[in-house]
Amino acid sequence: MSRRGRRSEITLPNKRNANGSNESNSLSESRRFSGYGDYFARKKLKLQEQHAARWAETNAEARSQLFSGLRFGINGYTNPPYDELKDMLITHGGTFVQFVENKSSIDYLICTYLTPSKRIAWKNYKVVKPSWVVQSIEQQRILPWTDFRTVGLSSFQTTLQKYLPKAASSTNGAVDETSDERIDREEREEREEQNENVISSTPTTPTSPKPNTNPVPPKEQHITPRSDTSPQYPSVPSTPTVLNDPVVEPPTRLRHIAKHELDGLSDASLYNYRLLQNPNVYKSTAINPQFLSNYFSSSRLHHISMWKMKFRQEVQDLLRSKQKENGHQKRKVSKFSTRYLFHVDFDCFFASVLTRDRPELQGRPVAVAHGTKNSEIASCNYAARDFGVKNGMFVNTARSKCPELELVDYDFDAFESVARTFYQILSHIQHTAIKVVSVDEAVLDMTDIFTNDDEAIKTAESIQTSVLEQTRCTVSVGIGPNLLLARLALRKAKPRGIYLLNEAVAGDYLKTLTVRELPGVGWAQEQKLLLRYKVKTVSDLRSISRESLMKDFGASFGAHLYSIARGHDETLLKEDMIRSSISVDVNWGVRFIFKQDVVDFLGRLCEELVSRMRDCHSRLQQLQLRVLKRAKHASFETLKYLGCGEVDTLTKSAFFNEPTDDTALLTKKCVVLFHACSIDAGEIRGIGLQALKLSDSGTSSKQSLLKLPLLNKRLVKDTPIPSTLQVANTPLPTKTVSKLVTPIKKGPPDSPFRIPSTPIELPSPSQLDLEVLKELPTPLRDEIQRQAQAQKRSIYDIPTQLDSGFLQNIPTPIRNEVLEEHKRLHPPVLQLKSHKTPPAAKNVKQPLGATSNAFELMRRPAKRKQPLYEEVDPSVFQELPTPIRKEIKRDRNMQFRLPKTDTVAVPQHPVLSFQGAQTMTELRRLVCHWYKHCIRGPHQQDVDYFIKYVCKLITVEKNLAKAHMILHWFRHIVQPSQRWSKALEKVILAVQTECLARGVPPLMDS
DNA sequence: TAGTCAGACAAG
DNA sequence: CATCGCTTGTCTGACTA
Ligand SMILES: Nc1ccn([C@H]2C[C@H](O)[C@@H](COP(=O)(O)OP(=O)(O)OP(=O)(O)O)O2)c(=O)n1
Repeated sequence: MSRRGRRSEITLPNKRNANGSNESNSLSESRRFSGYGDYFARKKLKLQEQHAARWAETNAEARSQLFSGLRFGINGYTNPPYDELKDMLITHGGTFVQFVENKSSIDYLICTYLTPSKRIAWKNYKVVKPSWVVQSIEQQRILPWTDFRTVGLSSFQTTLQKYLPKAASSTNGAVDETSDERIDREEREEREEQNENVISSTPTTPTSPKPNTNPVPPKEQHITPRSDTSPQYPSVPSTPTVLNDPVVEPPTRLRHIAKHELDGLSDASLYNYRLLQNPNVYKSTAINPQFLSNYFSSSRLHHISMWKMKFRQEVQDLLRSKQKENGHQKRKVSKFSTRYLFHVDFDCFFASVLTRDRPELQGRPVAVAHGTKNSEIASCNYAARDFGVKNGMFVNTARSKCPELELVDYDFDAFESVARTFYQILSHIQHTAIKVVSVDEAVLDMTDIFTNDDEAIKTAESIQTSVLEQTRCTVSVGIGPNLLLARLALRKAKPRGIYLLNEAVAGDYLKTLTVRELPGVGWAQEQKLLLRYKVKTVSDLRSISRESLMKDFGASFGAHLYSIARGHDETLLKEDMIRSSISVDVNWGVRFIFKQDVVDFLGRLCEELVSRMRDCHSRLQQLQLRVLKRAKHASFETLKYLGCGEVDTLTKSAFFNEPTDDTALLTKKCVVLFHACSIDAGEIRGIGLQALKLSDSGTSSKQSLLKLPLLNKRLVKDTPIPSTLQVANTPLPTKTVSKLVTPIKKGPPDSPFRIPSTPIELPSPSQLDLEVLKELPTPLRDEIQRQAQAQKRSIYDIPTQLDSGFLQNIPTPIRNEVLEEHKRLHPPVLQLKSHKTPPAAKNVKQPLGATSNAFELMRRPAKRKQPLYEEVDPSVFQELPTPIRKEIKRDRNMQFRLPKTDTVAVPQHPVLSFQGAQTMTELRRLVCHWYKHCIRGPHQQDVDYFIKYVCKLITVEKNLAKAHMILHWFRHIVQPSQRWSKALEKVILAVQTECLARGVPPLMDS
């Protein structure tokens, strides 16, 4: 049976579908919608064969057909463990899906715990605990899965309660306890606290039964170490308890805090302490362990951000699988074709979806918002806009403009469903390229699809009709010869319209716009233009010279402003972009009392970040912590309930030698970064984590390094180089040092913690390490201690070795201290050894330890007369797409044909070198290597380095011919790849800008 | 002066 | 009761060696 055939038989499990027949059709399509790579398809088939064989070889008594026809996926930690569980499923007739590519490819997901974002993503699917499998097999019948939900209904209680009669909701929780019960509980909790050595505001025994509904638990339960039961890290529980999965009741209010604990707290913390006494506030703040998933499930901005990435991925997958099926290559747009870009966008997306089946709201002003006062309007319909209501406005303000404004609540499932239908329609329309701009907005490149404007408009009409028929919502289409004009045309088209804006009329139309209406000009730039030039309209803007704009707004943005004011826009449609960061941010509901509250929350954030990274198989080498702190002059109380108010932002980074997705490690670093910020817990109004310098977890670290042939110094510097510096195994005088140094084993994935080169404030040396350790989330702290014990070493020990990377990266005063101490302890002979690297090599970037890599290849003397393609690893060469192979071969031929290019330009000025390359041959080779090792697209930083170098060729080496040649070569090599188009565009633009700024004629026609 | 990085900004 | 101010990419200025 073909895969597709099998897949289409499957009924979607438990998928909510409230919206009529049209979208129910789309569900079956949605399965087809995300495409599969061939590799995965084959891999899956092979696995299924293996599973069938496994079933057959099991003896007859031990096997059954209990799960026949059902497909299962397993996620995260389970008990029984993964392999055992998988075996149980297979031997009882189930289909095991190893790669769960989309939710509808399985009927049940088996897992013990889901992270907040996964909880949202899977909320309409069957997610069960492992014990469901075990018990079903025991009883030889499929037990009701609802009795084994991984995500209990309790997590949706907040939402459900809205719809329950008031009396029903009061049966829940401590709110109703009698005063006697409360006193009992408070005494108990106080006893409990005496066993606690860490101060935090979260109740600490989450698995113990709720006090008011159960008899007082025996004392032992209270002193159970938190690490055994902590809800934050259930993926590493030390005691398997899954057979009777305990129901974890989330705390409903702030724990009792004794008076003495409040001593020394800041005013901000005390303010929060009082605030958090209210259980409603507690429930809605980051102090509550349940907060993250509740919050994200109602955050519109979280949803639209996640959808954007999701649809981008789905569209890419679909197109790729389509291309594979049809075997056709991507269309190449001829330089001379008339460009048609379609910018398609729903009219007031959220509002349209929510009002489409409510005739009583038609024609009336409607807005989508959570609250009634200082709540933001996500989307309002055009009737509301007539009153001056706008997206993003507070309901208060909107009501003052339009008292009869109707408010409606969000329905994220409906938005997603409509968007999916939208993208299915767009993907099936013939186009040359498609870009997902947001959940409700896309740009189609329709160049070469039709020959005249009428055909273009007809196609736009058919898009409108299809979308309206299938979603009952309207879209508008803006058509233009470039991205700018398509976007401006869209504005003219709205609502429910189509508008084609060509260059001939664009000029006049643009003059009527305010600068704010230009894409890329927001509030800040608008103000700046007004203050600096008194410029308000695009017409005013045209009177400002290019030079002034470049001077005042930077070369890049200034030149861009100048161009777009005239309707010019060379930006290419970036179809598939490679993500260069993944982040988690929470800037609402952030109110802490103690540092430990922050640390616990950081633990949960890290977990969420890691989960998102793993979802896209990424690992990071840079972790950035962002903290929002109440602005000095801002009051404790914010205008928006639990909002962040006016804040100052602080960012700090940590770097890793090896790509990592280790939650414990990341949490540890996070906590250190947090301490480096020296912020009072009570002042924090927002926290975010960002993963940067990503690489694919499918590849080894060596491969991921190869992705950076034009490696930046930082990474080279960070790579541990064998050091002979020996430090006696006796404690150094300052504890600061011991905190900064993680004990170095023979090459742990991530040895010393890197402190950024800019100085950061550290806690006082005498407190540092103990404090950091103490304030780690409890489960993590225990884990570290366990590990340390296992290594028969206290974690306060100093390392036995220091590497020079470490020394370079600690703050200067501390480094000096370390070196002083080291000098005192060590004979000079050892130090001499450390200078093995000859001084001449000082400026040469360190090779990456013992790894042989692209850089070494690149730095080889260019004298070698080998043809280039011989340098390409033959296996890699074979795997390259034919056009690229051809390019490389052609490259080799060109080298022979142009043997004298090295002498074409005799430099009159200092000859600059770029990654060791100086001559054209070397430079060409470098570019080829770069391209070859970054088939998936270059790293941004490498592109910037390249730009800088080419600009320097113009300004410093003053060798225009060389700049010209290398630029052409670069274009020649990378042009065939879509993944490089952004880089190419950027390089050309930057160099042209440089030329203009220097009064040099442009080096190439863009 | 080149290389970093924190921070500001825009978009939906 | 309120309310759910995210996430990604790009650019620039300041700082450092
Ligand atoms: N400040 C904002 C802006 C937008 N959105 C959400 C709700 C919108 O429906 C959706 C799409 O944003 P658009 O900017 O496209 O606005 P609309 O679709 O609502 O209206 P328009 O017809 O102007 O496109 O994104 C939001 O939550 N908050």
